[in-house]
Amino acid sequence: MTASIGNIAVHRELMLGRRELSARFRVSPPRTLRAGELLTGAACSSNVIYHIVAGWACQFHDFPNTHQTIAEIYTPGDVIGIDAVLRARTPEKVMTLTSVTIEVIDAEGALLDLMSSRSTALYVAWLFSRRQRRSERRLAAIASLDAQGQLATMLLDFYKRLSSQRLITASSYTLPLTQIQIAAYLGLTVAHVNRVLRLLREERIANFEKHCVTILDLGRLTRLTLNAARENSAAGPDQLQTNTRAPELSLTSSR
Amino acid sequence: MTASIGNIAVHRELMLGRRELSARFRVSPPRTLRAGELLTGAACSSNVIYHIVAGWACQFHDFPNTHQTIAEIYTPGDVIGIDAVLRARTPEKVMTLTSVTIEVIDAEGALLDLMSSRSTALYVAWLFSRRQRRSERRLAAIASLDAQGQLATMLLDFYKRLSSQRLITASSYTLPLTQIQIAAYLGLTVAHVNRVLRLLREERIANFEKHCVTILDLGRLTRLTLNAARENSAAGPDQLQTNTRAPELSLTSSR
DNA sequence: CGATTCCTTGAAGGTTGTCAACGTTGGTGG
DNA sequence: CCACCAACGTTGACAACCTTCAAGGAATCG
Repeated sequence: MTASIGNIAVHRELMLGRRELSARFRVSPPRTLRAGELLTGAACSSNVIYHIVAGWACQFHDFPNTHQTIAEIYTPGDVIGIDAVLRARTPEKVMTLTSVTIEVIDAEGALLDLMSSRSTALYVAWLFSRRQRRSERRLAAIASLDAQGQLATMLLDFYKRLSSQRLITASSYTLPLTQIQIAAYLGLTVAHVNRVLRLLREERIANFEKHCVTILDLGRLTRLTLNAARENSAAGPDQLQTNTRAPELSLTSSR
Repeated sequence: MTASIGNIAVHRELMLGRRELSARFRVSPPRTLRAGELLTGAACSSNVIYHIVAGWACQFHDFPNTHQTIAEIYTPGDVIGIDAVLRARTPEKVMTLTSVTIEVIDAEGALLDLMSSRSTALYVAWLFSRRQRRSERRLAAIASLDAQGQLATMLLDFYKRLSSQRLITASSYTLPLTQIQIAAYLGLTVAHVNRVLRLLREERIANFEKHCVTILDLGRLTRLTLNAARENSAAGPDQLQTNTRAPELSLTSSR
């Protein structure tokens, strides 16, 4: 995803920062973990920053009365734990979903150190920003789509992430989640996830079997998400800016 | 209880960064906007960073087929737009909900500049991190609670945010949202928001009338959220979240 | 005072959760 | 190789929750 950052200077500085951080990660040799291990447990200091070279991991929450919730899913290329030092209360729990190869920065004042270089600091900000964007997209999806739309969004999201890392070329990939985990990620029940997956299969839109996702009809899958085409660019009523008084937010009736 | 930030050095640097950013904001005189104005429109450059001194604002999304969605709600003390430069595609739309007083940093390379100071960079990272934490909490709530729980979470969230800014002392505050906007924020319909609000009122848990929220039973309200007590501890009266708050680092508290 | 916009409420129907049962898979030890 | 076990997947019936649709009341602003 070549970001067309508005500003050339910013873009150059970002590239620089990425290289610097990358170098920091390569100081120590990479580690390997098996599936189902905890990242936080291994090196308990909360100052550790991880970079996933290969494999998947997920961050989860335990709430007293609710079932477990998966807060985020990490794929190769992701950086985990930049904000660990800044999080007051809850050191988030991160678990590997597959066997994983990670690079680690494990210094006492790691983050403070990184912030000393302007380009690295900027790159770290960009990482934060990207993560934030993901959360927002997921929030919008979960709030305004039905189960089918959410599944579609998830399948498409991972497809794009893996593609942008050059990890897949065809329209199928390995998704190392159980249906239980998918349910915990989307806030649905296993039973319903199962139903909707069957629907997507019957409709020849996408298939998920034995941890293998195959996208059968990219167009229709996309149409189920919030990316639905804005091809109707014709001079249609833009719906915004119509009122002179209270321009935006004519929020009549939601969903 | 552990005050928060694990590291003393980090904490000191954060305080410093907060002061530095605060100073940057005070270079230009504050502006005032009326309710219903767009922030992004006013000063169209995407390099603008805002600091809300007084008033509320919200960030919203327009999706082709869906109705509008409110992505985030900003209260006094919040910083808006640090990531604007880093967002490739979509400059988010932000609208004031009340009349608002804001401080502005409007420089060409504003963010690049901020990142040059280690302490400011760290404070910016903390701001990112705090925003991320909010998104995650909201995600967890929206994914695993019913409408009543979501409403409770929202009411409680604003209550805590305003309290931590010393903007309220009693158990009531002004919430400048219409039920339509609440629905857009939570991903529900107006009709249902209305029903659930009535329920909360009838149950003497909380009241929302004419933009005024009154919390009638903090214990039961909390019990509806994900903070549900793990009552197995000692005999304390439920009094959740009493003073365990991390030291606040908001911009306003140093004036 | 009219005209919006917002709030409120009911009835009907769709979507999702709950519960319970059974099928499938993969690993382990005899 | 087989028996067994545990975790995961699959399915149906039913109930709870939420949306949709529709209509009327209340508040606000020119």
